[in-house]
Amino acid sequence: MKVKSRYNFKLIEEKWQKYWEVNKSFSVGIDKNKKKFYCLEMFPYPSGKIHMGHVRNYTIGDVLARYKSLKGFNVLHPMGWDSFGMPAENAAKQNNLDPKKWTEENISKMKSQLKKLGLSIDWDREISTCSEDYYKHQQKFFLELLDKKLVYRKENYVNWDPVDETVLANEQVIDGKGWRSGAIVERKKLSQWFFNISKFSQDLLDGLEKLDHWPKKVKTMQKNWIGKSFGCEIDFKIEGDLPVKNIKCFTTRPDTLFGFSFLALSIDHEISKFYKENNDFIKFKEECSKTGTTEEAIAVAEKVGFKTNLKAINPLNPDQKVPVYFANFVLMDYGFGAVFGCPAHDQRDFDFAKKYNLDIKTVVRPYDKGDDYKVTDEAYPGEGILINSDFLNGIEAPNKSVIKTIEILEEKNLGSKNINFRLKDWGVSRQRYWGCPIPIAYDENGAIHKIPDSMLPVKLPQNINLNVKGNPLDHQENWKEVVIDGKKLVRETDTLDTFVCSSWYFLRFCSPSESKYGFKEEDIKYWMPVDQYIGGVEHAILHLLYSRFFMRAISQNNDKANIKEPFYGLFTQGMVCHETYKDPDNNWVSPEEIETINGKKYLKADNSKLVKVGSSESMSKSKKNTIDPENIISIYGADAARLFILSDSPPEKDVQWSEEGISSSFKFVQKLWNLNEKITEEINKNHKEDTDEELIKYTNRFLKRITENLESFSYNKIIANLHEMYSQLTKLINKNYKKETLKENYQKILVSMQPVLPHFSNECLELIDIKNFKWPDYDDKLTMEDKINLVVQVNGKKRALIPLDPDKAEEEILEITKKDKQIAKYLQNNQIKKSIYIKNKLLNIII
RNA sequence: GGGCGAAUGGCGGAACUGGUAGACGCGCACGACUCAAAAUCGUGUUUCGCAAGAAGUGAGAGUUCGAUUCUCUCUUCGCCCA
Repeated sequence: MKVKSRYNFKLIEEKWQKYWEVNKSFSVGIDKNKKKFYCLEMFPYPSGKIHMGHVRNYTIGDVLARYKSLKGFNVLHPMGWDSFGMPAENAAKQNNLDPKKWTEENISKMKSQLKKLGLSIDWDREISTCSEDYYKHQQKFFLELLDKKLVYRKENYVNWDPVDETVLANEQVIDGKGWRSGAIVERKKLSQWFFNISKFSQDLLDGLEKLDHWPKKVKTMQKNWIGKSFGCEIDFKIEGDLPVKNIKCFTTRPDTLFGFSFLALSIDHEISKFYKENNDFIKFKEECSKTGTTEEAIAVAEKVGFKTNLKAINPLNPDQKVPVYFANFVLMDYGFGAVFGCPAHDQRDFDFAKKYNLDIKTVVRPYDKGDDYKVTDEAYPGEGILINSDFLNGIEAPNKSVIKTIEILEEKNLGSKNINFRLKDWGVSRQRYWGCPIPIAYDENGAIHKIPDSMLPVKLPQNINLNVKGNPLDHQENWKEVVIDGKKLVRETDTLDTFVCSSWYFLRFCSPSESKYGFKEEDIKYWMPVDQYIGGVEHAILHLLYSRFFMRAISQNNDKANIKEPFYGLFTQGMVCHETYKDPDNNWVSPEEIETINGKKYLKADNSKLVKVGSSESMSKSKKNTIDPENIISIYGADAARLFILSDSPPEKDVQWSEEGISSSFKFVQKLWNLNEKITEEINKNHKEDTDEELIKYTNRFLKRITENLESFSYNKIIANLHEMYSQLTKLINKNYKKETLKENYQKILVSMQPVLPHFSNECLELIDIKNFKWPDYDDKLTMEDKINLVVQVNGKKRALIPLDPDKAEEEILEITKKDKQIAKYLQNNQIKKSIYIKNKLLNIII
């Protein structure tokens, strides 16, 4: 007996990674004879280290890319870097570095880590969004969109950190305070650039209908985000001491007009101009600016108002006149910056009415309450019947009453049906250095000038001081000056939101080296759309919606592109979790600091101290429950890591990383290697007996299962299939087969392992001298079992399993069954009332 | 508060369109090898019961010959929005 050899994953993985690199195995070009498949995973931010989330994301993508490639598709599987953004700027500030250098070093580190995973990536197409080659085209797109009037400038509120003198993103505002300075964040108005995404609201909504290969969840989230609401525009007549006759207002509940008790305006409503000099109003406005800009911050803040001397007249009841307020909870972006208050049926209005002692008039009663129902402690926003509403009484609200009220208002010329969207235009200005410069300059009058094509790209100045207040670019006097057509102008110093960079990178992968434009027409005609996009669900709304918008915006009046939806298929993978640990003093402890003795976990540093084991949570630095992929690959190898990250959970759900799990995957690779040695030994013997059918049938059944599981993203089941295959083959191998049969079938099985275990599979295939291979097809006829195990139930309970030849007649089966000992027992002294037969599966006898 | 989803052994999870619940893995137990241990291999492993058998997919109802799967009510958890 030969001594078993160890599987040397280090040598073998390195060998194949080198082979793929030298032979450019995954470099692709347009090939019109082949069907294309564009497989894309969300590109990473180059933080310097890959994490387990990347391992999972890119393994899932790689399995698909390799499978499709074996199936004969021309597979585009590229990788790049989402390399602009705040972490580089912050790191550079802290350590006095150049963000560019920092980023480039991180990219090279991460690239080598990704290569160690054995991904089938076309590295010739690598792109980085912070390179001039990339953002040059983005600046062109910006100017194109400006020409198409899809980009404009307007004043808008931002989260302002008064200490750092900087603008904060919403996620940088924690409990109303700046994440870095801790200062209370203010609302400040700044002139900023906007993409007119709201112009496409309806189209973006309609487009969702056709995205059949997107998760329903993501589509629902986008739908809610776009937030189409059906309602009514009402023109309220105004009385008072100001030259104001009407105020327009949007509402989804015109049917509650009889519960009207105040009109609330945004502090930015045009009427505010009459209060510019009013000190109380100025004070009020200042107060309002202390709440954040998010909808949530505004919703949580106490509702406050500023009373005007105006009165609004109820259009359905001209005798009723109610006060008009400015209120902090009304947004200028929504509707017309004015809402009518109906305290009884809206909690926000209710809170406001309580505070200012306004009428609370109940106009909807729940179905199970009488007409004398009264709202007391909180608003009733639910369904019901209209009451106290004159001619509207008795109508079902809101389903019938809204439409009815709109009809009446339209008849009387008091209002009109209207549709409103929650989706707001996309503010793209960022007061930061490390981003794509906006190719715009201003003259002394503030007029906008485009930077001419010949002067693009507008490059970021290098080696500048970042430790300044506000935007570093603002301090670059030399850089800011620009002369266009002999005129001295000042550059825009804001840079673009990094979401702009990721809104078209999938196009750039099609033509990574095209220098004249962001992409080439023939390239995107062939490659687009992305057939399968894979990434985290955290990008379900913004990134995906922005990309869908950008695709539409670029395609508008553009003979080079005519695509609406960039992503044909979308898959959102779950997170990677790990147990959490705390020492006796309640400090987080990382898995590396722990050793396990007799199933109990102790601190390595002091192994008398027991560690508290907490719930499994998504890996994060703050909880110290991260595992370093590079470390894992060097101990267990890439194939074992890929195997484990796929094995324990379906890809769309969270997976729990564990030491036991990865080590069992590692052992399994070794077992497969031992099996491989046995089989290659057998292949070299010359058997004569003809007992091949069993092996052929097994192989076909196996291939059917694994193919189906690959097609349906059930990658965890593929791993189960591989385990089953191992134990089946271990048993089958002891029989005699023709040399050719064994080789042919084993080879098919090896190829089927390519997507998950590319290094191992390639090595084994090479050892039996197989060079060209494609995905093995299976023959459906050969997947049938010879005998079926008929389930026999009596009154719906399983009582016996009877092995039978398939396709027997029902009567015959019933006769056989009656004679079965187990069944006969139950049939004694009983009349068979009826029986139900499911072909080749089940017989249910009712007595 | 609204929307969406989930709940299956000690654990992660399987079960195709309503048809053998618990595939596969982890863990655990026993056995083999060994002076011993580790590694490896083999066997077993939903619960109760010696067994025959019974119960069993978050709880309760319903439809059905038959429900993890479909319908309703409830509970808990997760995610998103507020």
